[in-house]
Amino acid sequence: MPHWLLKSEPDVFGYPDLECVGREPWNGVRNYQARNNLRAMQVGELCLFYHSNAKPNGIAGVARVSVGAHPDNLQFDPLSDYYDPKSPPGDPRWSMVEVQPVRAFPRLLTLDDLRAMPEWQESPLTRRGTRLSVLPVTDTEFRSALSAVGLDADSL
DNA sequence: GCCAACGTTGGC
DNA sequence: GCCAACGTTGGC
Repeated sequence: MPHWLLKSEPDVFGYPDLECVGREPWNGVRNYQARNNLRAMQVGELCLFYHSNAKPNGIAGVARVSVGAHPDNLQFDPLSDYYDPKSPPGDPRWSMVEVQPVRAFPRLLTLDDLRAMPEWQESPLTRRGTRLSVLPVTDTEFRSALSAVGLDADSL
């Protein structure tokens, strides 16, 4: 099963917020590569919830795709920061999914932690200058991240 | 189709 | 707050 990583700024919406609201539309993504990843996400797939622009940055929990890709509502809302007047209504340019909380990490698995893990050396996340906000995660990366904080990927 | 200018992301 | 990296825009 594919896994994913979702970036969010905890000052805006962190993993605790996801637990609080129970489910959250993942909208406002305005990058084609990230969008293509959203479109590939299937219901039930698991996502690492990553805190960016934080002190410190790192993975805070696991989320699950609860609704698959569908048109992002904000692209047609003129009052939204994410309004895209050039998106054709008959062929919406941007997509969103919905996610639900699965498990909070017992501790934040920081970017520094990840950089120190052999399993994460190839991930775009640990490379400088990667701004992609929705990215695929390999099974090895996923399992090693959970195992590093004492969680078992098979018992989620 | 190229590329300079600009805006944004995101680590530090 | 700074700035490197990178995506997008728009003139040509």
